Amino acid sequence: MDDLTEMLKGTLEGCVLEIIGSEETYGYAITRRLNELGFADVIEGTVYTILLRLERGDLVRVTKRPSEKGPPRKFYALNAAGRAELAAFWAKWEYLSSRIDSLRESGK
Amino acid sequence: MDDLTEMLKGTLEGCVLEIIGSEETYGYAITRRLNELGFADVIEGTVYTILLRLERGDLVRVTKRPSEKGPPRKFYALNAAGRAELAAFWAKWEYLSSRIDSLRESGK
DNA sequence: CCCCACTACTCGGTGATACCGTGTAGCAGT
DNA sequence: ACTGCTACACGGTATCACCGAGTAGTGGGG
Repeated sequence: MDDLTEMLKGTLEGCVLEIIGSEETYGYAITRRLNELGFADVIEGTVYTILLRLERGDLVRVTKRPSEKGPPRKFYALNAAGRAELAAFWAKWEYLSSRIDSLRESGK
Repeated sequence: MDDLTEMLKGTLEGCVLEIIGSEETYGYAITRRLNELGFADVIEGTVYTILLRLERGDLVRVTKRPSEKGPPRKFYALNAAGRAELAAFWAKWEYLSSRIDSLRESGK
């Protein structure tokens, strides 16, 4: 699949929120998870910028823990504001995708 | 529905392509059509920048025609490259929405 | 023992996109 | 003459995903 970057704007952050919401995890693992989910071209730098944004926006709780396989990891979990943001993301996504599907129907 | 602008990046241009593809039309009417389709906050300036971009990218055929109700209108129709771009847009959209739906499923 | 690979995070800068505000203009009705 | 609707163009802004380079910790092969 060719370049999805423009289409990912606004949705990739929501995907990261969803992953964090389902399990406390860290940046490197989130990137690998996105890759295996089909977001093949998403790179670590992108995920880390999103995580820093979430942290600055006070949507996550961060816990630093040592790793057996390298430098220490920063584990992320959603707080109340993060869960609200995640719910808002899914509401927007449902709205947008229904609008787009109806546009496609009306067009033919 | 609150702000969709980030999520519209990459998709709004595709919506405009779809509208042009189904009927030769002009900027002001495209904006009204988007509004009634549920893209309520999309403003004329946004649509015109997209149309100029399509024109510069050689994806459309442009015909200027006088109007009974105001200044002359620029009518847009897809050319071969535009139709290819539209098909590519739908392919990307299907890919992305299927990935996101599967992410949501796997999360719960 | 040293280099390499993998893991793990940070940061400055880039390009693309939707949006905002303003300006220009034609036409119709009061 | 004034207001409102139609119709388009343009400079500037914010946000986002991405890129590139840098910093580190761990373990294995030559």
